[in-house]
Amino acid sequence: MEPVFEIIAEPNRRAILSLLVSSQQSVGEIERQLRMPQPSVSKHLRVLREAGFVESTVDAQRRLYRLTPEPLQEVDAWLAPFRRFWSAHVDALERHLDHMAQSTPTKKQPRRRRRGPNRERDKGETK
Amino acid sequence: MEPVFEIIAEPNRRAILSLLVSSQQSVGEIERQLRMPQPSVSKHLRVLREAGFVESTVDAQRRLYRLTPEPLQEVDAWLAPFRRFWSAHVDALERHLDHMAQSTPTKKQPRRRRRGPNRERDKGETK
DNA sequence: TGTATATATACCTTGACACGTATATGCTCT
DNA sequence: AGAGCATATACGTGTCAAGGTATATATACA
Repeated sequence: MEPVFEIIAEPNRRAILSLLVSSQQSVGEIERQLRMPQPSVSKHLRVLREAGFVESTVDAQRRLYRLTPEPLQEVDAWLAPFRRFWSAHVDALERHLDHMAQSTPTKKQPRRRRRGPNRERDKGETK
Repeated sequence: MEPVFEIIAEPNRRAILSLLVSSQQSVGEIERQLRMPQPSVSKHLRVLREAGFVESTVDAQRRLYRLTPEPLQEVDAWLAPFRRFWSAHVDALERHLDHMAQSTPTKKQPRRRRRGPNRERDKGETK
């Protein structure tokens, strides 16, 4: 189950990671804060550890787990192209809104469509 | 299967999203570029559409799919605290390396541990 | 109208994984 | 050594989703 994205698909694991972002925690602390059975915590931690999301150190009977940057940075890297996309998208939206504002404010505004009457978006789906 | 993270856990879906970041594509184009059976493409697109990752418009027999920003922005938002974490982490690492460099270069350097001899990290696991 | 093209959906099967429960391992302290 | 705490692992179970194959729907074009 290696791949990074599948690992953070699990809500409990994301919760654990979010917990660790503030500081390292023992298994018991995680168990209590997330109100999750101990074997479950241990198992998720194992997955996270083997995938490099966390490291552990031994403190007597406890194990302290803490974050490791790499895997989440990988996710961040994957996201980069999309960030560029949606910043461009916001710009376009802003221009659009500006345009709306200066034509007929507070009215539904039929807004002529591209290429011929009633095509494209008009019969669009998106669900 | 709603949740955003589970949706991008699927490699083929990530591939589709990455394809769409450059421009909108028809199902057939995606099918060919990713060399993936058509029903598979359609099914993944359906999931992506219902989760708001993409929109579609009808162009005769084709459907053109294009990206929508929101859901991936949500992922990006979740990542934010971790970004803060690992930038701090890099700083610490840099300081550490600086320190190493000016003490005993090219030697293993026992590096006194916190709290008593041979504890903590010395018996550490991380696998 | 019929045929080809483009896309969506239905159905089935299989595998993975999250969960619970029980138990093992390891450490501490008396 | 024994009891108790902290954590890990083993095993059985149910669920769910991805893939494959077949088929339905819709549009273009002759």
